[in-house]
Amino acid sequence: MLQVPFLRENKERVLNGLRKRNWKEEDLQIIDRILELDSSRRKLLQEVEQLQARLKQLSGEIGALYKQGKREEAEASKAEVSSLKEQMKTPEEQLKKVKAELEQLLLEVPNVPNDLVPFGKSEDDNEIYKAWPDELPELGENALPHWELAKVYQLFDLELGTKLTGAGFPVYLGQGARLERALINYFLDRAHRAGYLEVSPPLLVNADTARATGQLPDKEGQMYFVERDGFYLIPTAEVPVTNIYRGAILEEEDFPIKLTGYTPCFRREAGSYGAHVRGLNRVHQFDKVEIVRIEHPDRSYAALDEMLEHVSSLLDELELPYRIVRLCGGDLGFTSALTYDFEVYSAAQKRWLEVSSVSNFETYQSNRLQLRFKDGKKKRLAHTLNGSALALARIVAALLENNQTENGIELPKVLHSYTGFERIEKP
RNA sequence: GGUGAGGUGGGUGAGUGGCUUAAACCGCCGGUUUGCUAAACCGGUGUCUCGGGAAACCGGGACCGCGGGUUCGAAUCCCGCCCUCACCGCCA
Repeated sequence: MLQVPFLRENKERVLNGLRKRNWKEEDLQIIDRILELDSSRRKLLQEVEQLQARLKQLSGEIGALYKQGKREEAEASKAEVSSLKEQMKTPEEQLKKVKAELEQLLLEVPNVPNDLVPFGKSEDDNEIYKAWPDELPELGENALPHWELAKVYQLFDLELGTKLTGAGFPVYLGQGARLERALINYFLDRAHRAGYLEVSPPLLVNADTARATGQLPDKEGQMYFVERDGFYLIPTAEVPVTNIYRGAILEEEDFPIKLTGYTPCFRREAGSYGAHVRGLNRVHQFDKVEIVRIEHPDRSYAALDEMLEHVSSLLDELELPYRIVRLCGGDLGFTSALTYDFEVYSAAQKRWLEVSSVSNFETYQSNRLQLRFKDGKKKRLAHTLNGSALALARIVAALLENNQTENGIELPKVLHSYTGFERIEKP
């Protein structure tokens, strides 16, 4: 959520940001409406508080008068109090209304994109930030997509998941399950070595938590909800992990804060269909190791670069062909100021699969989180960032497809000590 | 799920309607004293928000788990909710 004073002082910048996000000109009026509401909120607040101050003073006097036995004077003051209260009613109600509407509208304004964010409408307009250098890997004629490989090698079973739960809940089996576990451990170990503190958070969160990182109200339909207890299943570890610092007031020397966590992620993905969602390409439950950083505003973009380096090094070690794209205004997440996606090339499907998304939210999340640090005497909002390092299901898909041979599926060297086998063979 | 006890500032904790501008102690910051450290003593020490000011700061309001209510006046009384702890039940 943006701060009103920021909005007031940077109106043009905010408007241009919304234009970059392809907002229609008539929808930009929301900003003027917000500023209007805020100015009447301040006016009403002053009015109400002046009356309150007078009330407070009077009731103190009444107490004193009673003590002195001056009953009649006390009664007279009481009459004044009740007329003051009558006067307060209207502005109080207006204030309540204005505040509610203001709050509502503020939730509808997304983050201001960084200057680096390109203009564009959809993922087709994303800018290639780092391209795969050589020609893309080619597989032979009889190369199989990962969902076929899964059958041949008995690595995961989607029909079985449908029996247990429903579509999009894969059951990993045998070497597939071990590969899954190996990748999680490998990613966590690498994050640990890069200085991230490992946390293992709850998988269900309350509404306050979901709101603070911006999933509510924007992505309400995307999350599974446990009605009976009012809990949401997390769509990413970002939610519980970032919320660890909700309400915190940090010292400058606390930076950088680097956290990592493995969790399953649950996404309803309503409305998805077609060939692009076959196999592991898009599922309702997948495993992911997330990295989260809380940074000094001056250092957050350097931190973002470090995170890109970290994710790149993982993909290098996994020997997967990948590219990095900078999301355009139309594809940029609601809460993000700048996002880089990592896409791995799936040679059998001949398409790029998104496996990581690394973003700087600047103060957008920390405003809702009320996550601040002491800058001298003042308190300032910190910057929050996060990125997948990495999301499992699609990595598994790419590993299986790209490394298939006559004699089985060869695994990258870095995983051997984690899996306990170097090659997936027919059972 | 049942019963009981609780929820007060960074911490412990006092406070049953106005003398609370939330005591006291601890912690923290600054100072005095001091070879250093410590002790002792003195002063300061929350959050949010509105207004004024270049700023230091000054003034108003709110905040004692959350939301309502009673009252001229609520940390204190009443109602609802949430949470914590203890015991019982169930249980990996």
